[in-house]
Amino acid sequence: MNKIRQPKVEDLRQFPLLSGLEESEAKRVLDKARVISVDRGEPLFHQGDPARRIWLCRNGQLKLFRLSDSGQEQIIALINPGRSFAEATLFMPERLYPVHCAAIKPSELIGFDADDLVESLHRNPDACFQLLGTLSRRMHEKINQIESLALQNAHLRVAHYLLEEYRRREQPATFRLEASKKHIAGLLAIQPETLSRSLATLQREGALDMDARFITIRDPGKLDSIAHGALPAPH
Amino acid sequence: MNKIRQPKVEDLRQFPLLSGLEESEAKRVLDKARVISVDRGEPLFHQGDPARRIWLCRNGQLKLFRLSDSGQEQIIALINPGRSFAEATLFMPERLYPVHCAAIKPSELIGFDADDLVESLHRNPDACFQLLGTLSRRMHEKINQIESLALQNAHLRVAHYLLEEYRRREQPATFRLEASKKHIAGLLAIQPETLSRSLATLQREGALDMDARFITIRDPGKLDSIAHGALPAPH
DNA sequence: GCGCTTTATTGATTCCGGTCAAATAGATGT
DNA sequence: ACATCTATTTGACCGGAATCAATAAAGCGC
Repeated sequence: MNKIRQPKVEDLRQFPLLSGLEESEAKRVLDKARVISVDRGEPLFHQGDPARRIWLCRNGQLKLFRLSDSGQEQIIALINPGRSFAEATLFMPERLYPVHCAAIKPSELIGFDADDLVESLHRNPDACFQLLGTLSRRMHEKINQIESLALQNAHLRVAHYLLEEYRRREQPATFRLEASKKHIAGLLAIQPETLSRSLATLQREGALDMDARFITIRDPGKLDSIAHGALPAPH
Repeated sequence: MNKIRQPKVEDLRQFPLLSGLEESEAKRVLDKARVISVDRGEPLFHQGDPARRIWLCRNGQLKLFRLSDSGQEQIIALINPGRSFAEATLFMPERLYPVHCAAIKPSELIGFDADDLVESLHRNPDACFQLLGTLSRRMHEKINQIESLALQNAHLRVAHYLLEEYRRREQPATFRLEASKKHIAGLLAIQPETLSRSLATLQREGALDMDARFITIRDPGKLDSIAHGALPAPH
């Protein structure tokens, strides 16, 4: 964690939760907010740390993750620019971060003061509803993640993940994976070796092409049917 | 889904989210609320159904779950008396239930009208904060569930689950499992056979005793160390 | 652009936990 | 209490994915 600066008003406007604030309110919140830079690989906070700040990623990329006793890492979410995180800690009885956070790429964040935000929320019912919406959406994502971990095997999870990325971008065919394969494996709760083998199989099946971090979906229908259990005959 | 009746004001007071409402507000919400009974095994709603009601379990027991393409069921949460559910749907762009719900035992619920609740929330910032707290707590639970699925093997999950139940009750030693072993297996994302074997091992190790649905923790320390990876030597 | 660290791929092997099967014990409803 | 249906336990077996190992390919910092 490096340089520390003052964020500007423009930065706030990116933050959906606070984009509707009045001028005076915005000024107050910004006053206690700070811009913070984190080097690649460096932690922003650890699980169990007091959650004094709520974060907005301005650029770079971070991961939220848990660690097992044996050092295995499970990625809970990848954070890309424009994404805020840790809002849920505002309302926990003990305000502690429930996960670790570290930068995957050199990153720049805005850290809002937690008490400050709660005050603003008290004065802005609309912002409360915004936040309720955000948390609800995240909850839904988590349920999907649980289903995926519990009900789908490694190949299905990979196929599902690719389909979702494909659809999310709207501009089909070719796209770049949002992170290294190692991190994507961590997100899908599989080993990098398994991801590698899965992608090789999908390629062999003609569902997609791959060039380093670039994926080209050749046959979305086939990918979809694989994602729903039409597992190609094991060699 | 059977008989339909009017809930009484007392019922509302159990519901943390609305327990602070003014008399007039409470009356309005109750007016559109209904008591609904569900027989054992019967569904209350299906995944994808329009979420017109938010529920409070008054008695009985229900499960929230997802189904895989092959019919496997993953339990997302067990619902016991006093627990409300489906609040998060209020703030989703599409108000649809994200999971299935069915009664495990004959159950009685109060169904609150969704639009009605949103109105109440608009008028009661305190209730908003209540709800933000509830959703935050659930989010935390989901993160724990993800970690458990991704980072722990079957035996660790079982040991962890038992420890949590043991601690949650505060009154140590002996307690009754909150559901059938089949359902607990569904919650832990393992097969009933595996749960059976895990429990047998824990018994053999002297960590606990078991009599049908009653568990007696004999050695919490041992259970804890097993939950953290001190896997007993496989026979 | 170069050297070095990190990431990705592929093969061989192991083992956890799922599946199938069968027997027993419990529950439920009438 | 009876008959039936469901839940639980135990054994045998199999397969998917982790692990270990070795090599190749990128990506990064200077």
